[in-house]
Amino acid sequence: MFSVEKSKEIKSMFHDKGFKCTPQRLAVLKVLQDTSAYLSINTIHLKVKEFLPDTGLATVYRSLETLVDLNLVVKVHLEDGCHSYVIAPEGHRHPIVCTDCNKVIEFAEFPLDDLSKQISEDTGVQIKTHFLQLFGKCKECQA
Amino acid sequence: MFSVEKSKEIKSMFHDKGFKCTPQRLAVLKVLQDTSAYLSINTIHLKVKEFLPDTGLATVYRSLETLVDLNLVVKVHLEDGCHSYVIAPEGHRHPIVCTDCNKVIEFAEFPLDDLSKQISEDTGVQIKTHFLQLFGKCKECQA
DNA sequence: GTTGGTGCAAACGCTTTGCATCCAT
DNA sequence: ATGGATGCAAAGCGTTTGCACCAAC
Repeated sequence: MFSVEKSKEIKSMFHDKGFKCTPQRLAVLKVLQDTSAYLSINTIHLKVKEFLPDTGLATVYRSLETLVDLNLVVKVHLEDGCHSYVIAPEGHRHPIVCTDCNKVIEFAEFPLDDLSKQISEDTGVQIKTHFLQLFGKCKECQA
Repeated sequence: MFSVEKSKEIKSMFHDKGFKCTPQRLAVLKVLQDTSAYLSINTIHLKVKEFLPDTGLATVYRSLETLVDLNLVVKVHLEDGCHSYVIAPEGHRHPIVCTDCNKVIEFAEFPLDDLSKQISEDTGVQIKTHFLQLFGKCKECQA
């Protein structure tokens, strides 16, 4: 499923936080690695069951929670209130979601830190975090 | 509940979009006008029932939908996936939510349009909209 | 009078939980 | 061997819907 050195790396990431390295968790991670799009829980569940047929839906929920905790996966909030998941990008970036094909096209490098700092100064509010997503139409869907 | 001229103004906003001006919808709007914080559906329901005791929860949901449609109210997505509502600010601004007291402290003027445009050029993705919320600690909660 | 809005309750979909079993450590 | 993880089913919760009645127009 994963290369030998990658396996070791992942394994120690789990162990460092006191999590066990289970086939189900690896399967969920693998499914997300293998696609650029974000996936709904149900899609992930279906894909995981292709090679681990007995996997329960609850386990998928619990695995995703663990993977988010490990910063390996990012939760995406869709406009309709539903959630999906994608492999975490490098650093802190913001997903661009295609409203036509429903893919996370890419992650934008959006320099919000400076602006946050300025807002903190202007308003006296300590800005701690932000949540930003961009919605648009990807190249393929513009045709 | 509302002043005479304000009533007329609101009334015509409803009628312009083909909505009826009902006491329930006005009550929901009034409840949101009277607080600076964002309110959960249940809180709104409770407050509305104080002067319209027979109001059903479903009506609150439907009224909020209508008010959002009229741009009188804004839906806020909280970090845990829950939703709340606040009176819409002037123009397109972004809510700053206090993670301690759960209030929408204010709305930030965040110039994302230029950045959006640049991202569109850089990536070839037509950015249509964005969703941004800031989370922090308000002055009162910093004490 | 007509049409859309309301109240109620039931249904719905997503997510979480309890518990016995299993397996990674 | 032991404690966390899993699978299953049931429960939970926020939200939506169907329908008869009501009220705004």
